[in-house]
Amino acid sequence: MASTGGSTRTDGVYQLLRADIFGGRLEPGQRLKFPELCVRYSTSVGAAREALVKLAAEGFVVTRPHQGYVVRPLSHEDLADLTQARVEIESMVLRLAVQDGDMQWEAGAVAAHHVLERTSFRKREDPDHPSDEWSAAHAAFHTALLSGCSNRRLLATARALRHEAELYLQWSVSFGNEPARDLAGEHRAILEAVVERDADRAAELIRDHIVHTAQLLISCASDEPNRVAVPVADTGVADGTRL
Amino acid sequence: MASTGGSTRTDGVYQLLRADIFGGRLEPGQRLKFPELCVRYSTSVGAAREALVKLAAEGFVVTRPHQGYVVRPLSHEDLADLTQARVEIESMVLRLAVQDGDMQWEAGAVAAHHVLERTSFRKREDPDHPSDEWSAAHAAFHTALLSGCSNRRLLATARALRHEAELYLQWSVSFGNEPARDLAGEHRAILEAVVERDADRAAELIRDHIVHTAQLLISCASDEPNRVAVPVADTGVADGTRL
DNA sequence: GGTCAATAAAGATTCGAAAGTTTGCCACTC
DNA sequence: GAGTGGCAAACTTTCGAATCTTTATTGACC
Repeated sequence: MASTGGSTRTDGVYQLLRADIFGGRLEPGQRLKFPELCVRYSTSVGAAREALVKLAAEGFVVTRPHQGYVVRPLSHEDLADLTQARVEIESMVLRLAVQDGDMQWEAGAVAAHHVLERTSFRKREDPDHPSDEWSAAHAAFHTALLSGCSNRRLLATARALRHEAELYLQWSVSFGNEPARDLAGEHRAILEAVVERDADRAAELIRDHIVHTAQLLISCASDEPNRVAVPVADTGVADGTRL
Repeated sequence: MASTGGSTRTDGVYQLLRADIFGGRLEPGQRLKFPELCVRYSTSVGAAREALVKLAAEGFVVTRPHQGYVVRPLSHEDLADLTQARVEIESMVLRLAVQDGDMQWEAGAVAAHHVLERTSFRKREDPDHPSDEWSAAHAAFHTALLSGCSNRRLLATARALRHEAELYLQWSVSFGNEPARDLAGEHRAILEAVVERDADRAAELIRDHIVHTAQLLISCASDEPNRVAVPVADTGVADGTRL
């Protein structure tokens, strides 16, 4: 029984699968075979299939007809594209949020930042990766920032891109080994600009924030040569140089 | 047997369903019941289901658990959001295309424009709507313009938004009854700017082009009060004021 | 040894009937 | 007459065996 999840079985499997991908329990490039999936999530082929179709449409897995599904492979090239897209779109959405957002939104951002500031960055048992709690708090903060934007299309687009970027964060080794970086300071500065309703500054700060993070990932990526290049069609999005 | 389509049955149904939605044979707001779908596309529940899951993820149909699938309802509010998103993102992508695109791309744009210019706008039997050929040529022209952008993420985003906008075009009554508008001229101007590699002007022209089209749709939309408001969750994207 | 074809195994896709959920209807009570 | 509860029909969701495609293996032939 897919214990977690929504009100249909398919939804439950979708949630679990997604969580396993984002939690790093399924590696990029890994093949997802139906017999295994059925055992792992105690479900039927049909449900697993629907979950995968949805994940494929969202870009988290890729597929070719009659060749099954694969966790989306990561690549330098894709990270570069993704980063540029986020720089442009997230800064635009944040700008709109600062313009449109009401006090409720502002309060939400302050609250999310409060939590983030007090959540410890490093995993206790594995100090190379950020802790799950920190990742969640970080995502929540950024989501809260963007959510002031009243254009649902742009908001949805920005969120989708951000989600995909979280995959790269999850799989980066030694994220945060860069001692020079003041992550907390960057977050605080963004929040300040937001509260002061300075749209231009907020947009500028988040651009830098995104670019910095991406550069960090790229710079330390060569440590781990286990990501495989899997050329794939369908979404037409991945094409694998190595991470 | 799903005669048209890809190499799997699901894909075939997906293509047909999508074509029926974009071809106006399925109305926005219309419920899609499995028994009917199975007859219409001579297929099984499973295949229809997967096709709908994919369409739902792309935003062309909406769903709530245990309440089936519905062709995405159109609304003024959504059109406004969509237009703003397209103005910002398509202009950005076109700018990048002008910067990055090679001569092959340029040639493709010229070719697509050549076809568009020579395709008649009005349907013979129903002069209120643009002809299918013109719609196809129009979409092809815009696709060709954007395709010079080397960032696959941004390109995919822009295309997805453009696709959704085509639904609104399909369902607008009297599109093109506005006599004042020189659609062909706008297209020609855009192409000129592209060929001259004037990124700023191209971006500006396409912004105007998108806004003009949207205004036209809004201004003549009240003619047809058959679009129903169906509040829906899942994609969180539609919420229906009327078109 | 290397190439190719036939065969076997593994896995993806498809189907339609069984189970579960929602919705509309009707009788009954207040 | 309005509101409530239960029943039946319609529809959605789920399942797993049957079918079909791809991939790996084996053996014959050049």
